[in-house]
Amino acid sequence: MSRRKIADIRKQEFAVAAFEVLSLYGMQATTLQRVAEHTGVSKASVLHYFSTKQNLIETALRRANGTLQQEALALMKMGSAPWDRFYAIIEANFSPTTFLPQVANGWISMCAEVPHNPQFQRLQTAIFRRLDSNLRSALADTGASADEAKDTANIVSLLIDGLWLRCGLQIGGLDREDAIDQIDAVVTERFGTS
Amino acid sequence: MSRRKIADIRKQEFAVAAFEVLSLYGMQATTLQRVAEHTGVSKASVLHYFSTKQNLIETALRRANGTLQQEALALMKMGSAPWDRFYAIIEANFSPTTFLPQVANGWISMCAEVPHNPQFQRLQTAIFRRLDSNLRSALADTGASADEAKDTANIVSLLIDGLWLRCGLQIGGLDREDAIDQIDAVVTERFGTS
DNA sequence: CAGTTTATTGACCCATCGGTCAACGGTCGG
DNA sequence: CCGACCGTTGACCGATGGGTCAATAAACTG
Repeated sequence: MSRRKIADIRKQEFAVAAFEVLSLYGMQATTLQRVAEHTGVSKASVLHYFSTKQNLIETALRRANGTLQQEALALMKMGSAPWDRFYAIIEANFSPTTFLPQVANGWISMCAEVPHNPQFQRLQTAIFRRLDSNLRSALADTGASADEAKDTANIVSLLIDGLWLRCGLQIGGLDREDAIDQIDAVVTERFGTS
Repeated sequence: MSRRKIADIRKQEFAVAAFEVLSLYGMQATTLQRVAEHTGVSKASVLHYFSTKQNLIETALRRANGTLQQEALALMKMGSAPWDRFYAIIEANFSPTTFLPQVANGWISMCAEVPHNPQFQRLQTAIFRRLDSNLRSALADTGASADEAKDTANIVSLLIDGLWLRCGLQIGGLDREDAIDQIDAVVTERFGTS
């Protein structure tokens, strides 16, 4: 019982550490050695739980995305009014605990590798599809037509991507309030004052 | 006379090759060896002209951005009417010769390294500032107030970033027409039918 | 033609990468 | 008390990275 636990705990520790290292040092410098010493163990120990580096990083990204989705889900359940659900998605995508330059950089690093790594590609399209679908359904609930919902979701997700990129590059002292305001501006312009 | 020429020609060749390799294979796989064999010379030869790998890649990115700016400049000179100038900037940012998945990926790779490389950081902020300033002045010429120009330039450049990112990730069959249309939609919504 | 400079390269160096493996130490069931 | 198992690790391996260097080949100068 506690046997299996240890394996899971270690896996989780290493996955978290791997994402931190990725965010802090970038993909090139995310080495098994560094991840190991970031958690205070030996390189061989990391490889004992993750057969390969690919495996480790992929798990790390999946986990990071998982926590983000979980946060999004919690926020979405709170909102009842149609527009509340939409803005819950926006808020979730700029959560104070994740919308940080380092974290953003972890994701940018992943994006840079997407064309050269099918696993990353899959993960990336999954993330995109989920966001797009959430946005569309939330917009549809506000009474927008399917076309309106589609176009607006497209623009909003474009803005989200741009804002995350800018967060990672640390262009302008972007904080989550600013980010949300900018999206809000475009959306209210489209649907009138909400 | 031809002495200096050869050095310049080689430098240019290698810089172009380096950007191509970067775009095709990503930052990790952009190795001196690969750049060398991509131009049909030896690794040592590349290092003869660029003392270091950093130097090579930085020059490559600067060159790539230079050609893009040149293209933008040519397009902007054509436009005379206020809105023409604005749309010339947009067109230039989605030029058929540069708005391609591989090229986009080259830039994404750079963005991923920005936090770990001061040179890239400088280049990146220079690129951003230039685009922002161009957009603002073009918008100001259309009669928009300074605040309007600032906000709109911000949103437009956000959209541009998002669209380039999406181009690199190859999400949805994005081509330049679609990209321009999406920006146009937001802008006309903001300023009424142009 | 002789000599100096310039372009190019293969061989080499050292560091580090991802990954393997056998051994060590502790813990727990019998 | 003892053997089996599990987590952990240091030592090691082949490959490859960036970078150096001296030797060779080519081109220009007098």
